[in-house]
Amino acid sequence: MNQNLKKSERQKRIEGQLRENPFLSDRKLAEIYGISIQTIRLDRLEMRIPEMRERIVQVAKNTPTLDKVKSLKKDEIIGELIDIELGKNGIAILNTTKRMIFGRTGIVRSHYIFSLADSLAISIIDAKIALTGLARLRYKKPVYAGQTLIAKARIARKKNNKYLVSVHVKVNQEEVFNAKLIVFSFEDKKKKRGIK
Amino acid sequence: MNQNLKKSERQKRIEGQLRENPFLSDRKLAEIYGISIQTIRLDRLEMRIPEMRERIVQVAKNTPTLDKVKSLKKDEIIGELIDIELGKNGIAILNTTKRMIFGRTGIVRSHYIFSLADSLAISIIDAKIALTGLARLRYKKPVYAGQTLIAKARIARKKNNKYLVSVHVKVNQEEVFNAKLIVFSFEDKKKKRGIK
DNA sequence: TAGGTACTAATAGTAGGTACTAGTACATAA
DNA sequence: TTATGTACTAGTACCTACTATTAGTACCTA
Repeated sequence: MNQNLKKSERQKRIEGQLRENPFLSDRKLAEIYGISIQTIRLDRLEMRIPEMRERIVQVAKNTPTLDKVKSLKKDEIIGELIDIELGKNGIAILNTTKRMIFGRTGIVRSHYIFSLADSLAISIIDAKIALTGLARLRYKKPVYAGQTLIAKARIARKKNNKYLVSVHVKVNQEEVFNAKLIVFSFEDKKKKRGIK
Repeated sequence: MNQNLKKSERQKRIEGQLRENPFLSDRKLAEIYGISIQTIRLDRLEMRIPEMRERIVQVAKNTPTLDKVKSLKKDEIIGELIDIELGKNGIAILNTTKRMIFGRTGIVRSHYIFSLADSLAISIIDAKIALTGLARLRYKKPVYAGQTLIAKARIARKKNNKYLVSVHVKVNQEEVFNAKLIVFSFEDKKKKRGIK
């Protein structure tokens, strides 16, 4: 199938193939390239690629369980609530990571910061359901991956089921973001579909 | 360590233990329970639990590769860009899922909608780097998991490196969200750290 | 005492290797 | 021409973690 390749070329292909599909045994690779199993093994030896079983173990080991994925996602997007006084105020922390950045800039994407602020704002509303209706966001300084965001939210005004929540996000005492949000609360009785 | 257990009790524990840690071999289990390897094998046979290597393969196989995770995340949070005219306008689609909702309400969390809008707004800026500075968001109707969001963004005004982008998000022709964003572009030369 | 359950022991065979030795074909340098 | 090196093949001994099977013991119960 792939015979008559140069050694270097073959090794490149094997490496790529195993990266894509770590389940290929030496025997199958030998069949694919029309060479002996021994040659495949020498190739792996040269490239320091471990045996199939070891490769599979490695894949399995850095498999996050579903639970882990979920909690990670939650943490990543929403941050960690560290203090709440329902109906008054709350504090949340988000450790930013490389996964949240733009291409090569190192700057955290704006919606992660909003997610933190919005989630916190909703968390401090003392009602079964709270929905954001209006928001005014101000990004004051870029945030770089690795920096820890501290968000503080406060209910500034309340009128019936309408809350004005202000959120300030800081990195090392310095404000990088603030927002004013109008949030509406519902008690889950009428199942209103419209907000306005 | 765990000797003198009843068979049924032991089997329950083994089952749980292997669910938690599929990497345990029969020999290790035998050591843990102070019984013979053969007994462990009979236990597995009874419970139809496959051998260690097979268990590891199963874990590895439903491991999403990093690429898959990334694209999933991208799709989930940012949506799919379906049309762009750089410097002018763009359209993106996001299929909402149960993962994006509040507790039991079925209503999509607001930051997913903002993420779609914000990402799209930044995508249509014709510059290496674009950062959101200010945003005004209006959530007009709640979005329910399963609904498909269609976002349209347009550059309304431009002054130097400052863009005013308006985004409208619709579900079935009906507007559920709109936003006005002030986005700043940078050409990656000066590496400005402040936006304002 | 026979039968069943729970457990142990041992053997043959398997996949997918490691580690090692030996040998061939071919090219290149002294 | 000979020597050396490379690329490759072949084969053995050994390993782990099993499967499948047979055989046997201890103990309880009807």
